[in-house]
Amino acid sequence: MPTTDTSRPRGARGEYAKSALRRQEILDAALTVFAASGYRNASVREIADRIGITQQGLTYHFPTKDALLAAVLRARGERDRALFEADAQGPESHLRAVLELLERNQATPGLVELHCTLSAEATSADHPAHEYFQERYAGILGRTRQVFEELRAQGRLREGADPGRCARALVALMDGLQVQWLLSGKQVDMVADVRAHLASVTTLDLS
Amino acid sequence: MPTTDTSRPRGARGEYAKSALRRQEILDAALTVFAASGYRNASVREIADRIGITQQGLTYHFPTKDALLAAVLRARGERDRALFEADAQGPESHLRAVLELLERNQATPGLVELHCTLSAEATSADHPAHEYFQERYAGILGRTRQVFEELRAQGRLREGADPGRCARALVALMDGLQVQWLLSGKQVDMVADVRAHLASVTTLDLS
DNA sequence: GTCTATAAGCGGATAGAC
DNA sequence: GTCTATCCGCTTATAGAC
Repeated sequence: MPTTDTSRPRGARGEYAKSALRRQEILDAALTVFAASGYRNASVREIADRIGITQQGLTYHFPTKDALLAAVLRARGERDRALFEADAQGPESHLRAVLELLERNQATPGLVELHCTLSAEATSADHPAHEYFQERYAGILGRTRQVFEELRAQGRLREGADPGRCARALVALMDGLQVQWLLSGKQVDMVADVRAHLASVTTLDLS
Repeated sequence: MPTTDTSRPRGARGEYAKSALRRQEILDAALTVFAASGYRNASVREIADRIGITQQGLTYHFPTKDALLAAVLRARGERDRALFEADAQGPESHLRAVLELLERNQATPGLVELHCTLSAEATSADHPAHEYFQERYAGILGRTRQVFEELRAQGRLREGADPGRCARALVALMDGLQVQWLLSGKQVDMVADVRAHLASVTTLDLS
């Protein structure tokens, strides 16, 4: 569902003035609220209140709650994709980008909470973002696996390490640390822990 | 909140006949529903329907929804504690118990979903189980850290590995793999992945 | 673009009958 | 023990005024 284009307002000549700003305001507020409460527990009204319009006013920009979620996820996806496409020059720079992403996440708790809450929620087959997360994880795991395969080809993977396993472990470690980070009041240094893990699996120096 | 005793029915002479059975039925149903939908999205009605009574009938046994959640979490805690207290004879047997727990989890998706959904949900400070999960994680991380410290004292921890980091990584890996396991339609062998991870951090043979 | 009004439904909790 | 009846609040979504 989050793949559909869900925008509503369209200027007569294709240009939209205040609408684009409003939409961005809404997306920011939605991110915050979805992150704090999850999708199902969040209410459109709460999001609308946050920017000073009514629930029905918001409906003009995003006709349904699902459409709003889809837009939020699409925005996040684009942001993250930009980071990784920029440094696609090899396995080492990819892993550096991962650490960079983690660093950035540590500065934006809202995004981490969003991912944490939604990915767990979307585990249910009937969740509106279920397919989205299935595909997202399959994609990430596939690309990460390839990174470790390239590393192995370069002889930079430690003896006995399996690329597929390494990929799953890296992704799992990041997800799991986020829960600890959130529950501990941000007392965990996720970047340092992941860096240490990568050092135990590869011969790279990712300082 | 989940620490409070929340039982309601009490026989005149301290004995409860059908009540105990009913309560167990309710707890089983609640586990299933909380696991599938999370706490906030789950409805007491749905749980009651599942065993053929009304929401108001259920209320007799557990006066509030919170009380029901508390009872579900308490039951899970007791189950798990029993497993670990049985083999408290040292760090190696503790890690074996961890793998055993994982194996058992792989056979009961409901429990995994419950943990996954609730721990993410309880990340919010206003969640009824927030403190419960904070304390639970602090406890588990502390005990796991001690296991790795004992291992280091025995010279069975690999060079440069830090006990605290190892503890966080092990717990995170398990949590993160559970998400992948659920999203992938149970295609991931969590036990094998965790075993491989432990092999890369310790010199133990945990086959 | 945003509002008011309102439909139609589900949420948990309580009172009291049986 | 379990039910019926009922309250009240909150939810999403639609229709139509401005």
